[in-house]
Amino acid sequence: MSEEHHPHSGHNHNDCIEAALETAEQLCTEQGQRLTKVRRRALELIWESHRPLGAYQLLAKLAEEGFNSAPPTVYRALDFLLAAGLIHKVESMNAFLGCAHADKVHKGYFLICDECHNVMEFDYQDIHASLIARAAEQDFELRSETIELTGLCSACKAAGASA
Amino acid sequence: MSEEHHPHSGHNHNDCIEAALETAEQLCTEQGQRLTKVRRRALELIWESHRPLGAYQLLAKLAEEGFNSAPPTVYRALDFLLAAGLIHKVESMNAFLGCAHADKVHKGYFLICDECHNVMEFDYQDIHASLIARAAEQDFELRSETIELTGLCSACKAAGASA
DNA sequence: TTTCTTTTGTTATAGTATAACAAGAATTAA
DNA sequence: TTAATTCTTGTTATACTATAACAAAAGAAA
Ligand SMILES: [Zn+2]
Ligand SMILES: [Zn+2]
Ligand SMILES: [Zn+2]
Ligand SMILES: [Zn+2]
Repeated sequence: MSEEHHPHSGHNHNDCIEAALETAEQLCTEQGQRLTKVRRRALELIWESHRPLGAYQLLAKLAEEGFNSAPPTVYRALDFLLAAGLIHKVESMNAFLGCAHADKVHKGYFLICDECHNVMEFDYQDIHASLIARAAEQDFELRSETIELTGLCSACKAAGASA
Repeated sequence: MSEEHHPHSGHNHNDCIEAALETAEQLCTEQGQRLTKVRRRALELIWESHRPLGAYQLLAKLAEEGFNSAPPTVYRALDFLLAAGLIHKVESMNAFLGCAHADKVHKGYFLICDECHNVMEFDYQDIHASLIARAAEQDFELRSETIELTGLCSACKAAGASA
């Protein structure tokens, strides 16, 4: 599948999807959560794009496959997947992205390309630590972090330079 | 750059508003931009709340005062104020906040209280530098940063503890 | 089986944002 | 000053994002 331009170009994305789904099954089993058909398929569809997927884009894909096509269906699935840590929401895009590290507790930090709209998740403990420390200086107890950086990815920079 | 937006700092907020409006006038004049009636009043209304204001909340306030009450009116004003750096958008709240440092080029980093919904802007050069460096490691050219941290503010932590 | 809980179906509505084109106001050029 | 230009606002319509509320069905537990 996917020959399209994406940040981890060169890898076999099917492996990503398979691994993610397997992790999801495991985590849900461990936590006594049910990865139902629609939840599982939603996760799979989100993973099939490296780009974050909007709720209604996802809804359309699910509808094509015969799932119920009312908004609550997809938002419920998304809520479940978010709560389980299997996906992240990119706030600045109102879109959702599979998480490749669902088995580790972490915050989603993102690099978003303005040009190709691909999103890369990154995880830097030093920045996380700095943020906690800075918040603590204000006597602020940190709970969640939305870290979304936009700009030009490597590939788009190269493409722009040669254009 | 950190106390101005704080809900419980006991300052005279009218001074904030006045200062912000004066800065806005100056910046617009310098840059040959027009701070029209509706733009100016929108900025003032945003400043009159410590909490970020939603577009439609703002629209309602403007409508009360006889301004045109169709959505484009408020979104145009917001677009102008954003472009001029006079306000920030808090992505995770779909809401807008006056910037107390519009005269300095900077990114808006926010501490958002889950309890009282007040927002504090903070600015830490070291975190900014780290983010640029980390992005550069991925050959990613950083353009914008959305940094929104949620949790419990000092006052709400205290209130919760004593409750 | 019966009961309880979780999940899904369904309809309606709330909330956020932009497109497209017309009209008006301000600036500039002639 | 008038005409041309540019910027701003008015107006209508629509697209996009998300949730409320209640009914029905499915799954787990008793
Ligand atoms: Zn992740
Ligand atoms: Zn790119
Ligand atoms: Zn600011
Ligand atoms: Zn608070």
